[in-house]
Amino acid sequence: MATRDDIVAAAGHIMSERGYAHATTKEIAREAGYSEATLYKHFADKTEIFLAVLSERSPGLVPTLAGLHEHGPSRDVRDNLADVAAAALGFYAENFPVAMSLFSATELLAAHRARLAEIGGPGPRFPLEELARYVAAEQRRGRISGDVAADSVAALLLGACFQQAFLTVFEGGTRDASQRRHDGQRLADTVLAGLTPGTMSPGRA
Amino acid sequence: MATRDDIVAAAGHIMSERGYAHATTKEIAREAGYSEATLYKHFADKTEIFLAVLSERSPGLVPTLAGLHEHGPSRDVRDNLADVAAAALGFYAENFPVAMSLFSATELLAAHRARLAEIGGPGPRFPLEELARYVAAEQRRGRISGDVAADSVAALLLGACFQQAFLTVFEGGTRDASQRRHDGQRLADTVLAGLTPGTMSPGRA
DNA sequence: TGTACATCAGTGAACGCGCGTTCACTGATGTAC
DNA sequence: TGTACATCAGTGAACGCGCGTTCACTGATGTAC
Repeated sequence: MATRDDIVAAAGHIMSERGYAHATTKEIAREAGYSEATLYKHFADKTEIFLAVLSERSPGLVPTLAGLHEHGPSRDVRDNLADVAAAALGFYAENFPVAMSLFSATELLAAHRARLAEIGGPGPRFPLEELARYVAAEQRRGRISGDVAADSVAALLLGACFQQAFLTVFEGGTRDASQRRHDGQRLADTVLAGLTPGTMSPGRA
Repeated sequence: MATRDDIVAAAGHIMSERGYAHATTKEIAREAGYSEATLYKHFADKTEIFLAVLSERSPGLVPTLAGLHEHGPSRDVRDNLADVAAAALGFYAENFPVAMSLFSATELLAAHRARLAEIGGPGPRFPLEELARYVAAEQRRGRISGDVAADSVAALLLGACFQQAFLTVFEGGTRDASQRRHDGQRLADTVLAGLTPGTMSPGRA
């Protein structure tokens, strides 16, 4: 059923490039190379197309996060965090316009939440939870101070990537993979550095 | 010219509550209590209404950030960062749906960028820059380690607030002021704590 | 104070357009005997 | 192998509707003499 995939790809492309408001049935059909009527052979209505775009996007952070648990212990913490940050910068920037289409109308948000609840699937908290799990594991290994809340560390690092991606899209710029790697490294270093002067974490040391 | 303000308030309210797609001229006029034609006595077109909503929102973080430079030195760094984080959590959550309407159509983003460039006004980087300025000042005062990039610290803290606000809106929840204060405190503490075990920041101490 | 006119905020009704959706259809491919 | 029928992906043209916008207008208030 390549037609269905063509439609989803076309819709995703238009939403990314020109925004949800331009992703009309006419434009989607035209970009996919079919008639508008064909859309309705494969989807009940336009919202279904949008939900398909949302759930059939690139695998995103999932492989990177999985790799963290698998190969993380044999690599530097610093490198691991920088990898995640770089991947998150790419993933968030790529998906920002489509994801934000959720806020175009409350029904879309509600429909997407209902779909997530129904079929499971990783929601926007998934990367945060997985990264927090990795940080906690490193705390148990003694490679990260135990004085700190693992979920907050994840929230800081991924939150910074999220906002950074927003700014990139907002300003109409682009960042290539090596720039993202560099940006991710800076954020990872700062989150690892600690800020109070002299000896840190009074609980240990 | 209270009518104009009524229109902007009505449009902002609808966009926040039901999304940009529901903010039609008919609905805005109805909520404001005027005829549709009245909208066009005060605005050239619908985009102008949207731009007015965007630029005439609540003062946001500006007072909090100003207070940071003014009263920051006489208060704990920890308290200052927690204050900023709490304010940012509130501000971002309040404005998320309206701000994300920018991505509904590329023209809206372009129009908003043009307006920002034309009249100045604080863009989305403003809080990041101001917080980074404060962090750098504390580094000069010796209350924050100088080993760390001030702009990264700001990016981590405000980025976490930004993403946290997104999650709140996405999940349809709400957080009151005391919850936000608590959440902000946790993030501030983590950003201040440092993560490597034992003695940190090898450059000093 | 009264009269004539100008100004101005706001309106009801209509406009053309493009939206999402449905209809009756075509033509190619598969299946039965 | 040939014939008759069923299936199915895809279509052109039309639909009703609600959008953003404009029009000619009304009625209250201000100003001049």
